[in-house]
Amino acid sequence: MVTDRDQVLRAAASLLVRNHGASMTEVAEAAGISRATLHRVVPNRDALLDQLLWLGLGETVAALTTAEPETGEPLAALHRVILALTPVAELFRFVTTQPLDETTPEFQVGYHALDERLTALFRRGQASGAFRSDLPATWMVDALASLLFAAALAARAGRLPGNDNPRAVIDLLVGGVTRGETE
Amino acid sequence: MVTDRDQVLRAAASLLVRNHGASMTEVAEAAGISRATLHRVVPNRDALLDQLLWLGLGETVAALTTAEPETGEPLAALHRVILALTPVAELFRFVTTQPLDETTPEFQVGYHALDERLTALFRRGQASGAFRSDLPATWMVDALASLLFAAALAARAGRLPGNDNPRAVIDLLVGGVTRGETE
DNA sequence: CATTACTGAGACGCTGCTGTCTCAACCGTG
DNA sequence: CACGGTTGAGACAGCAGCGTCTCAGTAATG
Repeated sequence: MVTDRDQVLRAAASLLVRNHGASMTEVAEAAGISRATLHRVVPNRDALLDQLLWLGLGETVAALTTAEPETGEPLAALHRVILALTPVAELFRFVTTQPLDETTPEFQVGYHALDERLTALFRRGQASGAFRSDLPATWMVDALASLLFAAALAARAGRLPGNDNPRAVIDLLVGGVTRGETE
Repeated sequence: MVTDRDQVLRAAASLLVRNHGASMTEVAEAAGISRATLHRVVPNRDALLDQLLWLGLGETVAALTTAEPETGEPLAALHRVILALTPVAELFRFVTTQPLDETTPEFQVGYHALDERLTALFRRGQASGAFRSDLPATWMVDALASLLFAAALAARAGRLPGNDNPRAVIDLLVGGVTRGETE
């Protein structure tokens, strides 16, 4: 039996995004291994966090890329993006909640590129008239990220059926970004 | 010069909601006092967390009460609620992110009452037809809490002008909860 | 069967944080 | 001025968590 490194990292990310102060013992438990084995997977906590950042960035970028945010109608693209990012919501959140000034310049480059692709999607929608222009595109990105994570937590807590996860985010966000407020 | 206990607690909450693992030294720094003085304000970390929970719950409930969610049109009530909760978004978030099973039964009673009042507002809106019924009211509460905090973070980071804070949440959430999705 | 690889348990030394405490400095008041 | 209250700095002991390491047990393979 060989430890599934990928599964360990994912379990670690899932725990740490909700409880950043979890001890290595708690991380190991969440991953179903002993602390000694966790230390065989990663040399220390710093290395673990670093690897999680790159895993999170890689996975999020890959998911976003499959959604092709740069092509087609902005609204349809947003749908695809939400669908694609939903399974990686926790990893995405992990990436967006690490203090950037504690990361390497390379990571920051990757992070900003990701952020820019999402922002560009909302800007494209604004330019085309499909999305409202009275709210900053950057705020829409924040809202997207926030709602994705909230949906992940709600699903984890059983407050949203798992199948409704993307639906919930799509319905709320799309309604919010496509409409002017009704008074 | 006497330490402003209330200000210390607020600064502590603000830091701890973003970095739950911050040390007592970091909390003291955020509050502008020494660690020794922090220990004069609260006997230990557990007591600090406990007091923050009650401060957060108290402030959130008070803010919500001024908004009168139970009266008037649901949409107007939601506006008032967002306006009222915006200044206490961090405290509200602190309350909603503490593991409930680590709190006292009294606190849980207060927390559930708060949650129920918000849920009831969305349910009232659904019953009246003002809000969509295809998403759970509990999810709308989650989304509200999430967006309030996201807006607070964005404002803190300078990504939203402070004055636009409630606007951003109102616009997004109201659009999301009042509309069926456009396809 | 023997061998190899992997794992968990636990011991160990070190470090950072915690709570406790003392003391000097400072401020406000009578 | 003297006094009382408050504060920050820093020392100290204790502890949890960390990283390191050993060893026995287990599983897989030839």
